[in-house]
Amino acid sequence: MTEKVRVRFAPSPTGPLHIGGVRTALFNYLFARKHKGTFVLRIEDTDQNRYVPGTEAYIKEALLWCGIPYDEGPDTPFTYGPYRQSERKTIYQKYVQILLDSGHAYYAFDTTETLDFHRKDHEAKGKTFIYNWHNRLKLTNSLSLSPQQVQEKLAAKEDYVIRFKSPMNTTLILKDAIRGEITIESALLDDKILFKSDGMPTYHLANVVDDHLMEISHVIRGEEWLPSLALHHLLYDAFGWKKPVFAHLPLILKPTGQGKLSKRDSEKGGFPIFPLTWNTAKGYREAGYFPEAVINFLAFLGWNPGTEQEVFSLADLVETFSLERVHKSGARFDPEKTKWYNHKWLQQQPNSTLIPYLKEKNLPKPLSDDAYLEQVISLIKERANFPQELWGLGDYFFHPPKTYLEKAVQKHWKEDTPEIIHRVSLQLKEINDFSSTILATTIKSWIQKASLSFGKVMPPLRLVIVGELKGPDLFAIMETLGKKECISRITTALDTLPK
RNA sequence: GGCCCGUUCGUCUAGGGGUUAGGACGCCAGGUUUUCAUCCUGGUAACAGGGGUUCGAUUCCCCUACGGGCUACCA
Repeated sequence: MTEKVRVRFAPSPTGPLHIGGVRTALFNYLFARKHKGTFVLRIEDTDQNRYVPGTEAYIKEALLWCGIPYDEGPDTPFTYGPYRQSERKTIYQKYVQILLDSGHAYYAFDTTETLDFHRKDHEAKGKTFIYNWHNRLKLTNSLSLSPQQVQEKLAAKEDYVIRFKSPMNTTLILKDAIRGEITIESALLDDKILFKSDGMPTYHLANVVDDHLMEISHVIRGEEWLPSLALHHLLYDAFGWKKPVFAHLPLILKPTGQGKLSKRDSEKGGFPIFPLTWNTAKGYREAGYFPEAVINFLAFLGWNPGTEQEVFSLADLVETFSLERVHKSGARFDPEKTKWYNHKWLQQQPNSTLIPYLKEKNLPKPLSDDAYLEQVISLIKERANFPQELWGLGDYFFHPPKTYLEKAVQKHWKEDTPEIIHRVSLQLKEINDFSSTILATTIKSWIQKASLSFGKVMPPLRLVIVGELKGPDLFAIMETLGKKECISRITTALDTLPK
């Protein structure tokens, strides 16, 4: 690859970016970085009706959070701009005129009502209405009308669109980096609208013109665009431009496999679909996912390194990624595996970065010390999938048990237990170095000397310290809590629990 | 309906003319932790079907079935 790599991510601001879009952005980003190329963000806002305010900012913030920022785009000082299609209207007008002049495009005056009628009529007969060579002379356009009639209509400011004149009899052989060659008969193609009556180009024209002008070398986009590839090829040919390499990414499917992943699935399945929260839809960020985890599981939807490594940092991905290893078939989204990825990435976080998740509980002074919080986190971290779980996993480090788990009390708090626990507390009072190793050896040897079983001592001891039968090694908990707190908890329990 | 793309364990996938078809998630069992979780070990489970080509097809070709995408003055 001697040519400079330039790729683009081109979302339309019609709603928040969902993870399918993030994956497309990610693959573009990886490809750009891998080949020391440029990653462009282009906003495709040619549909004024569907424009949703705030989504452009959302897209930028989402890419930033994911760690895949763009090199060029709105608000960057590069020379291929503007990067919003709504700001490039005159450019498209110029290029559609070229097509008009060369006979590759024509004016069409058919009303929406007329076309709807034809479509419905064909459907009723079990046929499909296609606007192309076989009927275009029977419709109202600059091919069927005389030049004078056309001029009159234009002068009268009648609504018109500009359509591409698709060839009648060509076999097109399209190339896709992932799928190989795709063969299509041009006779089946629609005369797609290039320019709408509102003066805006459609996706097809704007996309091809911009990709050319912005010197995009590789078009990496979702599989839903594959049917448009023929048109785009024809457009490049009509302009006499060199085509970029096309790569169509497999779709991300619903967990059931029935169709494209949608917002509805996220609501039903209780998993996020947006990177960041949007209105009532909780984002991955807010749900406690790490961007590294999101990137990691997204990369593995439709791509695989061919090795058995599954945990990849962004840098690993950049190094390993290749278009050749992208799959052809769609991948179902598996919410369970995303949790596993997050668990893996949570373990990689330094304890210090997890402190805020405990600090937000407004802890009193000695308990809110960073050193203490880090100590607690180091004990409970491995049990969590999400940082929000940390509190529930270790709340007993911050306050004595408020209640004792009923079932555990019944099972382990026997008639002779208060006496035993009392004797344990006497042992504890004698220990000066309250470290888990000393605690363990002291208590264990005492249990043996007293001819007691571990089962008689350890579960009830855990119960009075923690409140239930959970948590890491009890001696480690006790060391962290400290001598005074442990003895205090035992005293309280002895007062509270059945004597 | 038409056109296009696809099809390996339940899911994500590796592999590729001769393999005990490998890994991960999930699930199940055992071990560790005298707890719960983690972790470790093991187990469960797949080449959609039918024709070719071939000494030999899961792998190559064709057909069928199934799945998906597109079929807007949306992207």
